[in-house]
Amino acid sequence: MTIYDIAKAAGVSPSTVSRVINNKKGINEETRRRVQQLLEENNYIRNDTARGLSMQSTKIIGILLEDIRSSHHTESVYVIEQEMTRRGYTCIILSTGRTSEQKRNCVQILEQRRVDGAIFIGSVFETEEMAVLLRTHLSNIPIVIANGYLDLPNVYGVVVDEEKGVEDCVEYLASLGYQLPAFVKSEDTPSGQHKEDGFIKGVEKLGISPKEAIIYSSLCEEANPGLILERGSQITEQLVKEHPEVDSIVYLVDLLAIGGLMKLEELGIKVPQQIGVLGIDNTLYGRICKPALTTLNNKLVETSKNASRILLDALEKNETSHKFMLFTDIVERDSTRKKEGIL
Amino acid sequence: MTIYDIAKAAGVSPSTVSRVINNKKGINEETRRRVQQLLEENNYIRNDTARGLSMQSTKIIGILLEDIRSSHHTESVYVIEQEMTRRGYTCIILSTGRTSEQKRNCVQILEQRRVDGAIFIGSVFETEEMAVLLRTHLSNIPIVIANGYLDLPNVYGVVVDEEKGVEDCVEYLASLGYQLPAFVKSEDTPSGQHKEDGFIKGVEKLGISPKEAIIYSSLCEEANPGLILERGSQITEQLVKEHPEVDSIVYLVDLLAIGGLMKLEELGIKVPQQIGVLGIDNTLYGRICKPALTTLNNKLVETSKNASRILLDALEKNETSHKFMLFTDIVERDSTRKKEGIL
DNA sequence: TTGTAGGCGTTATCAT
DNA sequence: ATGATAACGCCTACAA
Repeated sequence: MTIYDIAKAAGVSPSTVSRVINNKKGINEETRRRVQQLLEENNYIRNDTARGLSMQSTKIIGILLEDIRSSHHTESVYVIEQEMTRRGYTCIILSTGRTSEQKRNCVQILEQRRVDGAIFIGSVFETEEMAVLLRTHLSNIPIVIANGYLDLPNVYGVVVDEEKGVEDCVEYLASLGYQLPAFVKSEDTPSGQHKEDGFIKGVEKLGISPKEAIIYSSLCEEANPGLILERGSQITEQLVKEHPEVDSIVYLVDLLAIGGLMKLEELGIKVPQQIGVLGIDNTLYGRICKPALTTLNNKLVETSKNASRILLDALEKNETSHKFMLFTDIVERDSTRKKEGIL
Repeated sequence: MTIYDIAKAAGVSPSTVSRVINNKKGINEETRRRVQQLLEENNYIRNDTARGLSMQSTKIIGILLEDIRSSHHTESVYVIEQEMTRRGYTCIILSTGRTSEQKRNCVQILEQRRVDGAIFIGSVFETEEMAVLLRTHLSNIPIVIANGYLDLPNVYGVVVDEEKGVEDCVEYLASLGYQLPAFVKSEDTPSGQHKEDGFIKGVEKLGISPKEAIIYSSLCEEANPGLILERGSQITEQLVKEHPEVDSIVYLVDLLAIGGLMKLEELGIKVPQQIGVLGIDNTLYGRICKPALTTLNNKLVETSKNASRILLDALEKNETSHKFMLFTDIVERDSTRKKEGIL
């Protein structure tokens, strides 16, 4: 069922049908009604592929992220998809995976599909390598990075001040009497680096020099949630064995922290009395575990909401700033609260 | 950069370029090499929109589910997307929302995009209304329902025997000495109904008649995880108040159960000693909460894996059965274990 | 107000 | 082995 078929049935030309479909003005009410009727009777469905080809605009936008299973990313994808769909765009969501090659492949898919715009979720896209890739391969469509920024004319960024956020965390811990915090990081990403920097700034205020700062790295082959949990346990065991003097731990993400909580309980170490524990990302996991996890809310969902709004503005040629910044909160729960005494 | 541009530069016709791109045989090695070279030099990217129009096949598949934030669905989407992408298809993932109207809209998007096939995740798509919709609107492409089935020529289904699964749960509880289980359900879905049926079958074996069975319903406006958690708490409070004699509760999904756990702790009711708690879906949440949640693994990820395999077979015209069934396991954790005595 | 014709970038058929 | 041409379904000047 094409506009040709409808045109024939209605005794008009295809262009007239097209006009009716797209609510153009300057059409006889009578013919419009007749065509409308035929369209419904035959339940005509327009062909977005043909339309995209003709209009040089697919109304598709690409969403790239390393792994949709990361719980903080899932909700981001959700809000973006909802907003875009509401505005008549269709989303292609791709879990790229870790390697640059995988990311390049996904970018190529976006190119082939001729997406009108894209959102990249995660600071992992804030790299020089990605900048080069974008300059050569996606320089003609608007792109928004959620939690990252690249200085290119067609790229927009919403960043979160995570460095300050983690610095605040350390300060918060200190205010509760925790004097010797450790930091557990994971894969090297710009976001992770900012957090580590914040941690170092924080402990410096406690009189701990950067080189004395206790920082462990828990690498994880895959963004599989169950795996991250286990890695959190493992690294925590190692940490408390090698540094029994540590009185608090800040983990790069909630799940690592929760893995830590489990190990600490297993070892008979009381949280928050003996060790305070703090996660990052404010995922639901942190509400569920016991003790409930104090966590840094780095506003990832809000970041994504903004990203979609910015992309829509750019697509519709509205003026927009290229860079936005959001700030974090600490969500206080039971895994830190030394002052309160008994849990 | 189109095949015309390349053709001109290479001094050949567009068809020749097309042939090179698609690795057709019967081309002079010399020209192939020359064209290949030009393609790379100009980093030509093929236009899948044009290709789709010409080939009458978009290589796009649609994935519909009510809400991607449901954690058991997230992983399903992930595995499907990975498999499809690997096979050269691109996925459009749509969180439809609850209402039929929303679902119809999403189906329309799939139609407009001329997807080659679709996967519907969730038993909510196993309804008469959906069958009618599919017969009229998507009768010409293969569709697979994950955790559901409709008897239409182009529809395939992978179902899980959840009725038997929940029946097993009750039997399992009984084997631990729990004699009076309650069931907490939620929105009415086919899957929910099967589970309820299983529960009733189960308690009948304990000498409880269907009308005596204690069943509560916890409605939730939205599939928002945080909200589900709260609803679990609320309904549990009501349940234990009205039925203090209940010694175990089976919840429709893990998060409801965990909300229940929280409330029970608040009320000073010991799990598993006073009340045994059992979830469904085997999500990561159940590993994290305390006590860790015993849960029915209903194989949703495996179901989705199968769904994508079946869809690929159907797309490539391989013979496939229309209906598959998987069976559940019980994942035993600390929220039931009366026998062991002390936790 | 409506129709004609060309173009969007491919693929496929039929010649050559 | 290669080229010309039509077709895919739609949109949009431009013409009438």
